[in-house]
Amino acid sequence: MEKIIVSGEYFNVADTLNCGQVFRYEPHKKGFLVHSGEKSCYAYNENGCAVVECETGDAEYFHRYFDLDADYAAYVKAAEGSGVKILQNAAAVGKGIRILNQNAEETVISFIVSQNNRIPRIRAILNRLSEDCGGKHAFGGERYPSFPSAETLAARDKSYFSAAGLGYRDEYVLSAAKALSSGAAAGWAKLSSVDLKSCLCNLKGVGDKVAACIALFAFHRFDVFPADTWMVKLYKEDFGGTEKDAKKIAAYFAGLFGKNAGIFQQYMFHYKRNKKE
DNA sequence: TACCAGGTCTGAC
DNA sequence: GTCAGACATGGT
Repeated sequence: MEKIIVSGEYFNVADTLNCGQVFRYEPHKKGFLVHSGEKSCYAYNENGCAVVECETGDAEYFHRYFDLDADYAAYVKAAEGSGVKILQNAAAVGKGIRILNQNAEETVISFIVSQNNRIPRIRAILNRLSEDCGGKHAFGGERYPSFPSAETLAARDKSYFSAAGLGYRDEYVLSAAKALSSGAAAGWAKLSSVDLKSCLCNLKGVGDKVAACIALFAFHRFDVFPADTWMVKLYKEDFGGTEKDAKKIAAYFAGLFGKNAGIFQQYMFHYKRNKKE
């Protein structure tokens, strides 16, 4: 086993996992077991530090996964200096949130499942797919389900996904799995954010919001702003906005926050969603 | 029961 | 280009 220990001031494991960017994790001892593709780690906060325990050889993967080279103090400082009250409050509360570098295929499938769905149900569906089709990998002497490859998912038929509880998204997931398994994602990492989102939107079932989530959570594009129901609500209630089209609301915030739009969105998503009315 | 969820697609205008 | 309605499912 390897152990990564960093300051916990700008790395709160629970907030990072609970802000809706990742679905396959579970409470464990002092923190959480986190599953990504065919790897797992155990992450927790203790004595002012954040600790990530992983299999020997996986430290580099999880170092990148949790974005441990980035300076999140600078993002919080930028939020504080934005002059936008709700963002300042959100960053103060959620300063320990980090944007993960997630597996691209898993993120594409996960956020197709996420559309018009609730987070607990998304988690249940993704866990079901992993247990059914994903094989197993070892961590800490135990075996855990891996996320299935696109090839594996593409070999199933639509009725399998219906039975797994995906509802009308069955054909979207199957179609995306087929596209990914035939190499659709090759070269995506080198594209501009605009072109990347455009390619993602070519997948059936991927629109502007899901494309923004994939660009942010799997390709680390901080210049995109996913405008989901919470951000539309925030736009109306806290910004007095009158625009109704979520795509235009996303463009508004992307223009307002520029290169920090994605991380600011996560601060506000976490804040708005957890705020007591 | 009716409404809603980290939305998208389709067809009508 | 804009808009309404449909779309599976399960929790409240």
